[in-house]
Amino acid sequence: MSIDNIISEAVSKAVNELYGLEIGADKIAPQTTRPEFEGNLTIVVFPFVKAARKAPEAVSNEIGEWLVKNEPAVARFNVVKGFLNIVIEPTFWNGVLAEIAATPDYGTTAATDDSPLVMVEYSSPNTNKPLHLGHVRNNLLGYSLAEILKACGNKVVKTNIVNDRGIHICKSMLAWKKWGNGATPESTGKKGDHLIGDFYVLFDKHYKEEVAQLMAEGQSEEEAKQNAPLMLEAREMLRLWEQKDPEVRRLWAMMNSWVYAGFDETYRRLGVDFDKIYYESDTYLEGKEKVLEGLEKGIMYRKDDGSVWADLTDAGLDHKLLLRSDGTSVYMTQDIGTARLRYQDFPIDKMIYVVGNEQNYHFQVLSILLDRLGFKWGKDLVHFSYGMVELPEGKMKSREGTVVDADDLIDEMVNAAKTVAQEQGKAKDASPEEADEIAEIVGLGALKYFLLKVDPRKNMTFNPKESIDFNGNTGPFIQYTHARIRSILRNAADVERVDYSSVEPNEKEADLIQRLADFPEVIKEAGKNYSPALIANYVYDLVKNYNQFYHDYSVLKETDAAVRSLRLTISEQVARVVKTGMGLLGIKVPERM
RNA sequence: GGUUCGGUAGCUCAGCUGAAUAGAGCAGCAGUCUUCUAAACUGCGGGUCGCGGGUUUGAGUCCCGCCCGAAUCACCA
Repeated sequence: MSIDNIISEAVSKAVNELYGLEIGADKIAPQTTRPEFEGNLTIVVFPFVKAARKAPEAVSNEIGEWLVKNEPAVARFNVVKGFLNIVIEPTFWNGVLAEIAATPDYGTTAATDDSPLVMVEYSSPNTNKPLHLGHVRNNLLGYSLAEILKACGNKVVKTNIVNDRGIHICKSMLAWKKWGNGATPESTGKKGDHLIGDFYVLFDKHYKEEVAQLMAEGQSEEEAKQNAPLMLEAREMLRLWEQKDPEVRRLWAMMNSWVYAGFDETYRRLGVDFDKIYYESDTYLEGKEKVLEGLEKGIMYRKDDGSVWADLTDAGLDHKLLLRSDGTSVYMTQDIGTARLRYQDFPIDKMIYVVGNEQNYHFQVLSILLDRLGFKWGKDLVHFSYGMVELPEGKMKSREGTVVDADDLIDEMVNAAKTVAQEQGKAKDASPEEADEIAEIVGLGALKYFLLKVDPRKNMTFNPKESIDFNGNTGPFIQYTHARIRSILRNAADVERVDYSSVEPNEKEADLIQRLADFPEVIKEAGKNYSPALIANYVYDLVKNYNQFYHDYSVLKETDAAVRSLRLTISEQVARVVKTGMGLLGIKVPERM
């Protein structure tokens, strides 16, 4: 039982005996005592004051005295107004620490056969351009969320729906056909996704010229956009694609395979992966059946022109189109179809979509529709909605080339990590290969932590001119602390470990043990709130406190063998929790740096 | 206009289900390396928690109204 629970139950018993109050231990949440007061845990006694018919100070004192007399874990207490600060018996912490050290996979809960199956959809790229910083945020959030949910004892399936068809793909294909001269990733030395992205931009450039030309000839902007020859050609290509024209399909398959090779490289570098990948070209015809089924059941209705709609006005929303008058599907229909396929493939209990907040409305509608169509997880589907990454000038626009490219950014971060390491003469004894590996870990750690430490809902600004920091509340700071601890532990390989159970931990040591003890609860909270940021902040806090401890006390130079063993164990467990916590964020921690 | 989400230090952000004098980092200034890795540690300055009401012993946190910003409300995806 955790120390929080011990105190909660004791206080619950105390107020019952003292004042006849029936308050469940679960209603009493001790908080960590503020550093300026003596104590480990604090009980706010105001809620009991009325029933006790006494002043807050008196109530605090009475409960405090009761605890000292009846609860062995409580050493002493002090009272500030209605705040009862409890000092835990110092040696009690040793038992807490020993228990942590003896727990395999501390903090995480393994899934069982009965665990719910959660599917997390993330990444979901278009195959007409390379990944940019916004995708990176998505990928990291999705991966981290999946890891956190696993750590909370869920079965998790990570999935990706690749948007591999549509007019935007045809644009790249057309541009390649017209101006590509047979360029391939091999012939140009470009990564496949970048090569395709360049043709997408090229299409847009020529298209804009055509539109301008037509407008100069007197057409309205609307007309010009519709009538531009390139657009007509792209549409024709899409039509041929849908008819499964062999030549178009061959080109499409070839160009997509280049893109996938490029994506795979970026995914690998980011350290994200998927259990099951769906392709929109396989799923885009799905869903129609389900909609027609809904039509029969009266969940949808048909207009005179043949289009099919859902009336969502009773849910405070609008009417939503599901099948065009020509019978073809829209985005929403596809998502219903994908949901159906997924449910055939996996007995999903919960579905989480990691998709940007610009699609909040879409998922509101999807949830209602899936529910009405009988998906048991439809109503409670989670749209893990995250904010945009913006530049100081505003939104990133891929067509205008104002995007922060994922691969470029990763390279920059890794190079910066290398430069810093060289300048500061770090890891001098490391081989060049090891130095590269460390730079990769640190550079990516900086990037990932930067993106994950903030509340996902918030839009964030990324200034390419100010590189991501390596000092302060950053990934490298945390990684550095881990490396330092590992260094101590390497040096301590021959140090004899002795029983430390009767040592009285000093304030800093007790504080660290208390923080370590919070870890499982933090993981649960992060899972409940879908918040990697909670883990990030916890780990930062832990590490910050460890560094203070490291500065004030020596582990290896401590002459008392028992105290030394205690400090070694604390250090070991801090390193372990840091590694686990950062692992939940998809961030590696190096042995040295 | 409807819906959803944001507004906390110069900048980037924490602040969980209400609780003590609102916390970090960056930037600025001043200190600490013959001592387990200084990507660290210590100190200083910096705030009308968007505004106004309300509930409460107690509100950055809950409720109402308003202001500002973002997204969205397509026979696009």
